[in-house]
Amino acid sequence: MSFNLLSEPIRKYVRDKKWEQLKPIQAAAIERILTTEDNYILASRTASGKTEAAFLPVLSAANFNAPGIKVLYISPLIALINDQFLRVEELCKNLEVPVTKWHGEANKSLKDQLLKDPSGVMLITPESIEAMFVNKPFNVIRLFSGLEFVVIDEIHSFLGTDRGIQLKSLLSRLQTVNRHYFRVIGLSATIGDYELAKTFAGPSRKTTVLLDKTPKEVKVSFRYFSGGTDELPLALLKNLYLETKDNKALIFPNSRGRAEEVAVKLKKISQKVNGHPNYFSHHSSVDRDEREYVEYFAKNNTLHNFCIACTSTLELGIDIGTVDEVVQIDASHSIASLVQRLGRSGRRDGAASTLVLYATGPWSLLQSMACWLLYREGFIEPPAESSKPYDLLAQQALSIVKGTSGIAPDQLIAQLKGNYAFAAIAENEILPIINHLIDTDMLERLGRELIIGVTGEKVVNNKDFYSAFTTEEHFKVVHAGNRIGEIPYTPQVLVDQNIMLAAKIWKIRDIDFKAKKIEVAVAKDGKKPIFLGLPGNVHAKVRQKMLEIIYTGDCYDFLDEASVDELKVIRSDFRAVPIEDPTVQRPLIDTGNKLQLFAFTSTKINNTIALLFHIKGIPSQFNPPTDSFEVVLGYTDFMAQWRSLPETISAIDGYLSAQAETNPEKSEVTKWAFLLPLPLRIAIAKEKVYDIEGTRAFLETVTFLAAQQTEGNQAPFSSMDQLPGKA
DNA sequence: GACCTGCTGCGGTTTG
Repeated sequence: MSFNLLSEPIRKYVRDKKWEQLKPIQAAAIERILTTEDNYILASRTASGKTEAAFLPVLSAANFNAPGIKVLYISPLIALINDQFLRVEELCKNLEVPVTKWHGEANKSLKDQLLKDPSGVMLITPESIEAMFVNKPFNVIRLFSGLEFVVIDEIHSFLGTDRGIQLKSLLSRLQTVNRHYFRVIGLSATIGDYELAKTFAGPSRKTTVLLDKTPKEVKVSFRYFSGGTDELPLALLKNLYLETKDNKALIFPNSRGRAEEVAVKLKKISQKVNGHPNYFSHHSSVDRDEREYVEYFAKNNTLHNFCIACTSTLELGIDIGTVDEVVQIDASHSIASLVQRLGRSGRRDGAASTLVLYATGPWSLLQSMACWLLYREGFIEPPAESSKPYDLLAQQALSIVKGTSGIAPDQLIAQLKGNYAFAAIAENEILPIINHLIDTDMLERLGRELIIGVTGEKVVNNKDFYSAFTTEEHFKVVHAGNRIGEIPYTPQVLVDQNIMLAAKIWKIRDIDFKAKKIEVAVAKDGKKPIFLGLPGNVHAKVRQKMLEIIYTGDCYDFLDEASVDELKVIRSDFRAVPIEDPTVQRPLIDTGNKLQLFAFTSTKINNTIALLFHIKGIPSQFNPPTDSFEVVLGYTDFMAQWRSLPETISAIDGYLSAQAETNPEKSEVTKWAFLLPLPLRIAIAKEKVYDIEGTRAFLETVTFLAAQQTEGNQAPFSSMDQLPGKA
């Protein structure tokens, strides 16, 4: 019995809670954590009791009588730390163990107090760990040298990201100041690649994944409303209103601007028919107080229905209570994201999740269906992690040097080499990076040691040094002294223009460029705000599934009549090309004066093919919504060029170098790439934007099957010419 | 045709 393995104060906590039984992930975690010395990844759905699964055994096992912090909880969000603080404090109530929040907004005097007599449990962000290594390395040793457990919450949010590599490096550095090796417990949602999650725990112990596969019933339905390019179709909004009016609903429309449009327009419909007034928008540009109010409303009222149009701000584990249904408008950019959103619905035990997917165009319908079918097959995109994160190694080199008052070069290199975040980078690759940092005055030789250079001081003494990501600059939006939120400065921002923000409409009264502030008044009609963003990366498997849906002829019971009709149109459009094997064949339409190639592959491979066309001087244009290339060449000419495309791959490095020489900022695709010598900057860009090996494999295996567009089939692809967003 | 995340130290001023 796992319960009997717990320490007495923790058993008392469980008894006081009057739980009927421990949840499966909790029983498994208690059993394994308390009877082995391994690291664990605990993977299960939102609200399945993961926090307790980690903390019940960890708090039982840690020796809080010894000095120093014993349990370090790391979270990607301050809001999650504040949430979890209350739960962890309650878990600790029978233990007389202090629990301390340590992040940029946490109480400074409580932090100072803890430094006098460090003990218990600490909740922290990766950036705050970085800041402590940089500014107060003696505090790192004082607080963490007796650490026994590290719990990483929402570990999936770090996978495949630069922030994740930084966290891994910080964990590796923490292990080296530790007297023993601490154990790592990672908490994760269901993800596509557990091997990558395991690397976060490091090589010092075996890491095991405990996966709760309890199935969840999902009621899913697709609805199709052919849409204009700018605003959502009115018929869709009316349908959406009726769908959500008697529920607690979350709507994910993929962008902040569209979230505003949905919130404002549904609220207007509701006002007209005397429905409930609880329509909100929730995304990073809505003021924090307003967002917290929305979260509080969702969590604390059981009587009233509500509807929140939101972005990924409501994907992570902040507890907003029970939601009856989740609505996705047009395809999500990944299956992983769809899974997270789905997890928000039907959170009460046993309750089914309800998911409604709207599509406003044929390609969006296909992509949404592809995501759903792949999810049901058990596929989630594996996150793509940098194989050789030279840029973060450079940033961490500065962090290490800053934390010392001088360090010998070979010692610095040994520390970086021993860091498991950079295991893939060879020792002889590190020296050129250090030399480049010296050449650019980021580092400086002082006798036999290295210190931060004059230019480097500006970098490490900036508060921006502690994070792995960049943020755009926004103008604050203020109404009569109240902060509404913030928007980027775009041509839309003009006096007397009306905009939507925080589910309300505002007229711009005054723009203060110096203070970056926009003063607004209440208005009745307006446009959704424009946000500047780059398109997301779609996985090759999703695109291939879209092609399979076209060519299999399968029927799906989750489609409404309009979706079925639209699918028929798409299928008939492609009938001219007799694809038999969608894994290796792709359609090509020859209109006589140009070719249209449907690649049905990942965003990165498309980027690479476009680059190869450009290098070879093939006149072509890529149409993102249809995932197709238009090539102005005759069929025979093109096929000759296509066959020689693999040979052009070797020219990519030279081309990108030449481009970077003339346009250096173009090669800085990540925050810290600017610290690197040019060839390494290009190596980073090649991984983030392109997929060289994937393209090589694509070119080797895929053949285009041509169809001639003649008098008789002029009509095909007519539906594709009126896509939303097509330039 | 995208989304999200975090933040030291120091000097100065204000307030109890």
